[in-house]
Amino acid sequence: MQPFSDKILAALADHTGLASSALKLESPRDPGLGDIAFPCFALAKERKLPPPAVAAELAAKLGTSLEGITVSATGPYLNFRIARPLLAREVLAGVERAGAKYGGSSDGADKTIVVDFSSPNIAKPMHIGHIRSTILGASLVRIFRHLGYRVIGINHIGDWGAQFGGLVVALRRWKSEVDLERDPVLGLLDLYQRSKEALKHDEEFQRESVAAYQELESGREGEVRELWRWVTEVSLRGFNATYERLGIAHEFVRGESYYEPLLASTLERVKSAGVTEISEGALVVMLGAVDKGLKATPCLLQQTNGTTLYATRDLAALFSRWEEFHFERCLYVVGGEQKLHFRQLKAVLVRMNEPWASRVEHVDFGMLLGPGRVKIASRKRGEVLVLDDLIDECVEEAARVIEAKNPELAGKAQVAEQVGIGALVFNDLKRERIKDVIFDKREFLAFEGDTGPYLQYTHARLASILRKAQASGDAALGAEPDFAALENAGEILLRIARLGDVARAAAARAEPSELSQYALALAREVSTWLTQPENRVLGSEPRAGAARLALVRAAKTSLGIGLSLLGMAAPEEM
RNA sequence: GCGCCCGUAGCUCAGCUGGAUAGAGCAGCGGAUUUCUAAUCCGCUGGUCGGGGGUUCGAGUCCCUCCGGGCGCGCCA
Repeated sequence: MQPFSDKILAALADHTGLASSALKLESPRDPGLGDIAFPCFALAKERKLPPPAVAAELAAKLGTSLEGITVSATGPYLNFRIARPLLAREVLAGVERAGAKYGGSSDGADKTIVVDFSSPNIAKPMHIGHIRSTILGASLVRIFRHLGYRVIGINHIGDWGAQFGGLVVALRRWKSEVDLERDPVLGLLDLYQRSKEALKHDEEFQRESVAAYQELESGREGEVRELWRWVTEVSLRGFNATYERLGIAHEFVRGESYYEPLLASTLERVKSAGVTEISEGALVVMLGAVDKGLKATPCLLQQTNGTTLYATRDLAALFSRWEEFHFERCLYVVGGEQKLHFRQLKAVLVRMNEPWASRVEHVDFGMLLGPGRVKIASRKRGEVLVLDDLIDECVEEAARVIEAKNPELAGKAQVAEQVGIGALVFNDLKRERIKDVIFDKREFLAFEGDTGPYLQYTHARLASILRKAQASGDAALGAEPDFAALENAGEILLRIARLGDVARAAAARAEPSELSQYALALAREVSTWLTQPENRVLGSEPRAGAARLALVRAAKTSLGIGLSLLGMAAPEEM
């Protein structure tokens, strides 16, 4: 797209006398009108002429000066149509050249993006409440990496807090009563829930729990520290198994405990910036001066009893991350419920005159709700929807579908894994992240229409054509492509040409759904094209076949990249 | 009460940071199969873009206001 729009902008600038940066191109509503459009409204106003007249005049002036691009005036619009052979040659060569890097860039050279995502709590299995942050974050990591950024994914696990006192006591008392061998995380969940119950009624349990947490906080080695470490390790092992299935890896796992030693210096840093005050016995930063909406909600850094708070830890993490990475952007993939918290954090940075305050972003997302818009997290024990179970269910459904549709398929188990997970992942990424998601198994398990499996299926069909061409030694393989055969593939070519722009937009807005929608549109266009008998690739006239084969290859590459950026597998067969 | 978010077809959503007749998927109905994989494709049915003002040559998109739903609001994370 770029080379064509640049050429057009240059020509327009030439004929209007305006800077090309002042001119805006867009895509026509109806693709039949052209590939690129220039609305003449602004120019017409300036010249005090009717827009259609300006368009007609420009069309006449430009005439045939743009090689391979025809210009026409339709009402107030100037429409440009790129000759299909030229479009095909340029676009397909571009994909060929870049391969898996197609649509990427070097935008991010020497720039670091920190992505804080997933962040489950230890001693509990990951449940579906963690799915959104995990999947969104993982996709963002891939998108930024594709654009050449150095990306640091951080898993800010919840591994600290008073609740661990209770867990330690529960371990002491009831360790033998639960099965910590077979599935330690589920065993720990059981103990964790028993400890919460005991904390309500059992006074001795309470005392012991407080003592255990104090012991943990003291940093001394010993039984408590040992147990905490074991819990952390076991939990992480469980998380990692899930991450591995989803193809996710963090650069760093740094829980709250990691920042524990930095709390004192963090408080010092904020205090010495002169922005703190004591309010109702607590140490706070007033924020009304930098953000009117925060007049009534100061940021609390230290409780009356001297202990620190959530915001203190996140500030410690932010300072540490800034010193270590000097990030271009630091993204927090955290639910929208915490908007106030992140707004406060940024406001504190602004009050401290930290010049990098604007680089900190809360990448918020809508809630995952149960049927009837009930909060999932509020579900009672026994109803916890463990993420692994949900993944299993999706994979099993995928296996059933494969059994029904393609029982001869080699490597069925692996494909079922890819497709089941693909459905799950795509369901979370297909709409704007801010939208709430209603948990509905029919949605997760749907494999038709606008779904992950649809994208994967289209990819597999393209792969199949390439495979068959190779296997049969089709005459198209060695032929010189005749791009005139791609006259009716304009939409696909234009779509392929836009991948880079879409990836950029997705990164800028931290919005993977841009790519989801792109992939859906591409798959739909490709499927339609493939269905038409006149576009048959194999066994057709060799030069036409060669052109179509090149299109199939480029479409497969582009769709494959789209899937990969979303964090989905692109099966060759399914 | 204050702050923020959402409201487009029966359902779930797109609508390219104001532009040419508002688009998909699901559901419903009707078609296409000696298939380069029917997990597909084609057609039909379905919309006062929550209501009302305003800005503009032009508003689903920007501003104001009202309505409906949600999230959050000092010693939890």
